[in-house]
Amino acid sequence: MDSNRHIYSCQSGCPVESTLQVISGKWKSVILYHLIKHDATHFGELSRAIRDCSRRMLALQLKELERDGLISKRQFPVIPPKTEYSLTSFGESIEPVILAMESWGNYYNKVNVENGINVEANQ
Amino acid sequence: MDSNRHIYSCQSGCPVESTLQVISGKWKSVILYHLIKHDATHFGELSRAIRDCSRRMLALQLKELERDGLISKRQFPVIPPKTEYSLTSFGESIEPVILAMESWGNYYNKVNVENGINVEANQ
DNA sequence: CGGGATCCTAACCGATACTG
DNA sequence: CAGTATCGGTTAGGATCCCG
Repeated sequence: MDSNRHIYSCQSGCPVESTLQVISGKWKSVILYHLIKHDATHFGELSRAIRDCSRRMLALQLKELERDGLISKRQFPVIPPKTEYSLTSFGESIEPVILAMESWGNYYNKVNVENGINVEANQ
Repeated sequence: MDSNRHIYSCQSGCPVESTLQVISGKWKSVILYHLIKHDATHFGELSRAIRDCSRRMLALQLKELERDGLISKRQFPVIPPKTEYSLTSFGESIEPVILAMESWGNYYNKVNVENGINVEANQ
């Protein structure tokens, strides 16, 4: 296990810490977002959709999301191999959080654009 | 600048990445949560409320939240010194995200309790 | 009380190479 | 295509001390 070794002890059961325990991985919410929007369900698609996430990190985060029961994986024994990731019903329960993030992010981007700050890739 | 040096490039302006740019610091959403709930507004109160966050990290995250315009600080020139943190109106706009996290965290805790998993501090 | 400065280690995480 | 393994630099972040 490489990342997210239960950083949050959830003293007094703070609900926000509990949530972070599951989605605080660097790319997890972005992955969930793409799964929600069905922009991407295959490993390669996700990788292309989230350019700044290395394939290694993508694999790790997917594994942890699967371990935590938020997503499930289906493998097709074909050549070339194919894999399909999707939200479990438990994973779907977290949609409101991700959609709230989407919504605020759009607002934030708009504010930045109005202030002349470039929102696009800053490469 | 110590953490969160714009990790996310926001390629194609992915709104979730934009949000993460602001709240992905390890304790930021927890801090915001406590400020929203007014559990704590002083440095010491926040420190006591978020036990697992060191004072150093707390100071750092507060600074970044202030830099990003989500919170503001008022200093009272008294002995002993007193500081009051509060959400800016911009900071208030992110409440839905934090409250969604709270709500899902409560659900998640409940599920864990039902499965006999201890949610409380695992010190 | 509310922080800042330093030191230092564990961990994150990218690059590269390899496999079925 | 969909990953895993290993290496190694970078950084997050704790511990400690200090100061107004």
